[in-house]
Amino acid sequence: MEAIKKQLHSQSYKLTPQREATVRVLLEHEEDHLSAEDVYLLVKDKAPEIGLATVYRTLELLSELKVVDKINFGDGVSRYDLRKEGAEHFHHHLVCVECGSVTEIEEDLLGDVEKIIESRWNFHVKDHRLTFHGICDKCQNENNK
Amino acid sequence: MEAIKKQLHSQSYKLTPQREATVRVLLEHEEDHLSAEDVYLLVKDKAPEIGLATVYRTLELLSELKVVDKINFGDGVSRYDLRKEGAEHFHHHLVCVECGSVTEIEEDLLGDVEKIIESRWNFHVKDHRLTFHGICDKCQNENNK
DNA sequence: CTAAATGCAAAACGTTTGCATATAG
DNA sequence: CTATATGCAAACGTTTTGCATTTAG
Repeated sequence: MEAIKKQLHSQSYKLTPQREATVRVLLEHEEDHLSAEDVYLLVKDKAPEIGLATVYRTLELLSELKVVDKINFGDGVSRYDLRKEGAEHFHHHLVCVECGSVTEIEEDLLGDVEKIIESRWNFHVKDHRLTFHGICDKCQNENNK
Repeated sequence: MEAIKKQLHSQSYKLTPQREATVRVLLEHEEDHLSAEDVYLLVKDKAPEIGLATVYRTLELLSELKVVDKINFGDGVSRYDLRKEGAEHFHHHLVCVECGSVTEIEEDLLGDVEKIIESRWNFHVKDHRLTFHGICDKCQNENNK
C-alpha cells in the first residue's frame, strides 16, 4: 500500500480518496479476479459517491504502473489482478471448464521455455500470459461419484 | 477444406455459400489473426451480400467444431485462428510490444509444464493459451541502429 | 492557485438476438 | 417440404469520452 502511494507520487499522480479506496479493495481481494464492475460495487461501500468511470480510469492507471495485470478469460469482461510485490512476471492460471473456478500459480514454470524462445526466435521476452483450460481436482472427483 | 465440409455435414450443418466463403478467407489468411470485422470485410469481396451477424455465427460454429481458435490479445477484439490440421493443442504466440507483430509457434513447448500441473495440482489439462509479450528480432535490430 | 482528477451522462465499441425471409438437404 | 441459415436492425453489456465541477499538491 505504502509502496503504491509512493509510486503514484513519484510520477506526480495525485493520491485521491477514490484511488486509495480502489487499491484497498484490490488488496482485500487479492485472491479474486474482479471485473471493473465488481471493483466498482465494492469500492462503493467505502466511498459511495465514486463513479464507474473513475474506477476504469484508476484501474487503467494501476495497469500502466504494473500494480495490477489486466486479464481476459474469454468471457467479454476484463479482470484485474494485483501483482505480487516484486513479482517479475505475471502468474499463471488454471481455469476449470466445468465450474469456472480460477486457480493461481505463483511459481514461474516457464524459465526453460523462455530460454528457448529467446535463443531460437531471438525474441526478447518481457512478460507472458499462460492459462490452462481443463478440469480441476474438485470437478474430477465429483464426476467419479 | 474438404475435411471441414465433411465435418459440417456429419453434424448435419448446412454448407452454405457464406460458410464456404468464410472458410476460404480463413484458409487464405492462415498466418494472420483476423478479427470478426476483418473476416467480414474480406468475405464481402467474395460474397457482397453477407451480413456481419452471419460471420459471427459462422466463426462461433467453427470454434465449436475446433476448426478455429478464438483468441484475445487484450485489445478489445476477439481474433480467430485456424487450427493446423490434426493439431492437438493450441499454438503459442509471440506478440511484439513495439511493432505489434504476432509470430506463431507451432511446436508445443509445454509438455513438461503440463506434467507438473497434472501431478502437482491434479488439474486435468485440456488446452492452453500461451502468449509472450516482448520485443521481436526485427525491432531489436532497429533499436540498435 | 492550477493542473490533474472526478462524476455524470452520452457515445462508442464489439457482439448478440429477434424476426421475417430464403435456402440446403 | 422443413429445419436450418440468413440479413437486417435493434438491443446488449462493457468500456470510453466530453464536459462542467471539484480537489490534491
